[in-house]
Amino acid sequence: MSDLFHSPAAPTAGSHLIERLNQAQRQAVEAVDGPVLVLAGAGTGKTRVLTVRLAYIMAQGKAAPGQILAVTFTNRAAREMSERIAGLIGRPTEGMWLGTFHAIGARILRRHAELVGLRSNFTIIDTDDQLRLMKQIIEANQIDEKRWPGRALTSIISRWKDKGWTPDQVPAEEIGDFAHGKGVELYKQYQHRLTELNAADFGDLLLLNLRLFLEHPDILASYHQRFRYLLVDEYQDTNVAQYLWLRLLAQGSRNICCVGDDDQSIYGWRGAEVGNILRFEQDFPGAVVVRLERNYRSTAHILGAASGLIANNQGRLGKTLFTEPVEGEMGEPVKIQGVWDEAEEARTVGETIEDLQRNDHVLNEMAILVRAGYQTRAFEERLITIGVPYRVVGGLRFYERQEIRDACAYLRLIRQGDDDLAFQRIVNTPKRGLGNKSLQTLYTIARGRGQSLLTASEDIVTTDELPPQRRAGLRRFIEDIARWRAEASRLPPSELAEIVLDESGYTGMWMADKSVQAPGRLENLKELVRAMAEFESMEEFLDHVSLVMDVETGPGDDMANIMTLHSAKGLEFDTVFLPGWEEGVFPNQRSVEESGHAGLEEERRLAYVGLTRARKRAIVLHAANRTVHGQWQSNIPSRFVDELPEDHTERAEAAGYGFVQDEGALWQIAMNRPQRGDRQSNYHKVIEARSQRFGDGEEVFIPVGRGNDVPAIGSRVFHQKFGYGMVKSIDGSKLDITFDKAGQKKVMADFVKLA
DNA sequence: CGTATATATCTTTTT
DNA sequence: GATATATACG
Repeated sequence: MSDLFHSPAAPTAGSHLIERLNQAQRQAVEAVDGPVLVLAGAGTGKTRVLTVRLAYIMAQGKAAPGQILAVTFTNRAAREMSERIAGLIGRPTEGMWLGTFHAIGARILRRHAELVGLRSNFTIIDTDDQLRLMKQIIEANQIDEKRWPGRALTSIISRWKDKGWTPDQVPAEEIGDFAHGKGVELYKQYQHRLTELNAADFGDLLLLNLRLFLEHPDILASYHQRFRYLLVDEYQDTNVAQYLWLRLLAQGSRNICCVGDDDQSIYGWRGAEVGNILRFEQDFPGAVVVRLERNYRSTAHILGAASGLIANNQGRLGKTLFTEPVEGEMGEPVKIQGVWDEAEEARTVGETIEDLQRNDHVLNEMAILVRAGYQTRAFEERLITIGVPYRVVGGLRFYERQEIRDACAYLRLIRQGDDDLAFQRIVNTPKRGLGNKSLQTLYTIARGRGQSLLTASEDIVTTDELPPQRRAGLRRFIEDIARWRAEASRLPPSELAEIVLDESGYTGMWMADKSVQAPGRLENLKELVRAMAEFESMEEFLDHVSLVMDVETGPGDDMANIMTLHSAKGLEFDTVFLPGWEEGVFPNQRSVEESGHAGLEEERRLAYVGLTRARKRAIVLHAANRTVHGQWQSNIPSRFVDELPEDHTERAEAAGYGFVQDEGALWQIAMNRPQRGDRQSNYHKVIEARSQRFGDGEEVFIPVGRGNDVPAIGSRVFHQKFGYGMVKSIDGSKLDITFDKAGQKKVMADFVKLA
């Protein structure tokens, strides 16, 4: 094995690698030179092809690890690929450029930062900082932030960056009406500030790479020299900027292999262009196109259901996935189950999990895949109640937590005094008596002099521009920073962090905090210090924080998985639960509203991705009612439910839910299961109703109208602060209440309860 | 300045 | 229901 890379390229080298591949897979591996497009359906052994291909290239002596560039979309995919290649070649993948677009972009950018106006220790800012900066720019331009929210502009600019547009390149018709067409001007200012701050946002990592390559052909040429073989995973999810980046790099060797599946393109909202796949053959004439259609993952029923569903999409490249049925086994049909509300949905899933457990199925092989994050809660609560261990994959990630970001801001500021965003984040955390007013003053002075906040502060503490008390707080802060900076060079990152967290009073702040979350935050801070021990330099660590975001998951305890459909891509499980298949939830209402037909098709692809995660069992659920934003909402089953071919599905018997029928003042539940195709006529909108149990145990559902209860005029109510009172008049959701003790007050209906 | 209370807005999905 | 922002008060 050790002479793997140095042995002369015998024609048979690496043949052991491809022995167990099917014909199409083998073709994808053996087409080593020139452009290759692999259209890989779900479960067709894509990762296997990818990894074997790389191992094969090396085994043939075509390239050393350092001459291979392999790009993935997610860190998880990168990690997995790295591990599997290591397994194949029997050694770590050292030297190989393997990572996400952004991670590799950052790596390249650090080497040549000066050429695009940055220093090599530039900061990669997160969405928090991005927003903070944007708000300042909007304010500086005297634009009403209420009307033109910074968040909106941030995402507009991100989309522009996805397209590869610098401020000058945004086409006139795309400028939009943000702040009456000032969007581009604000974009320009935003970039200007980023340069001043020696910072780059996510989009810049690629955009600045493009600029670097275009303005400095010699540098591009050096990467042509370096990268002999390019490999791209999830090609259907690349945006234009990534596409341009790849095209530039591939100009050298033309040995580029892209793997993708148009049916699994689910990142259109983030600028992904399926068109990149369709365009491949034009961009790379003579490209070999290989289709992987033999599915090794799912049962015939699951595959049939998924194929039937995705067939409703127009504009596909068209693949027909097939399995070779094992002795005519179809497996279990996809189960479709209607439930009353999300609580019952969670209960149903919980029971099925327990059933499976009793039959020796492991939790690791079960996954609940939801459309949006807010859906996880009901399942978490239920699984806790019945004592089933679970993990939420994705969710709010470790490095996105407030305390972690604060801690990192300290470290950033120590490393780079120009980091105003970090400065602003923590200068008064914990409290140093520097409120809004002081910060405003400070900011104005600093900007006026063109200095960073920290530099300006050093001056300001010697003048009387701030009142003495504030000055003292600020002095303490900058002295702390200066001291830590002096220590930074001779301490390993984790020790420095420990000292900073302690001496700054940050840890103390959380220890004094009595809220329920405080202990967890302290725990996270400890975890942070522990995680830092793995890193040699602060540099390395902070890059990890901004680019990798998640923390290595611990050893594989047996736990059920809960995650969004998006984060499920690339994974597979024996059993997959697909709850929330209701119009409005899935397909997601906003998605359809904003992107129309294209949005709907992307939702359908998401459904397809969900189904094809399942090896043996898929259970689709839809609830008649659920709370969204704390308000009850009634939904009809998703059109996707109807699109599942009948001969691959089975309706589960469900108990205890049905329709609401008018019966005078009360609304009662009438038992009736929704029938296939009944969406419109039979399963019409269920009137919002709330379950209430009476003394004798009988449960009835009381309609509450759209939204929450609004107490009637004259009713007695209770308010947290004002106590008991009586409603005098109602104006929309505002109530005029005469309280027994506090007198007359205007209060939002949400703040009172019926007494 | 800091705190508490009132209101608004929010939920897509992620590097 | 949870969280960011605005306002009022101490």
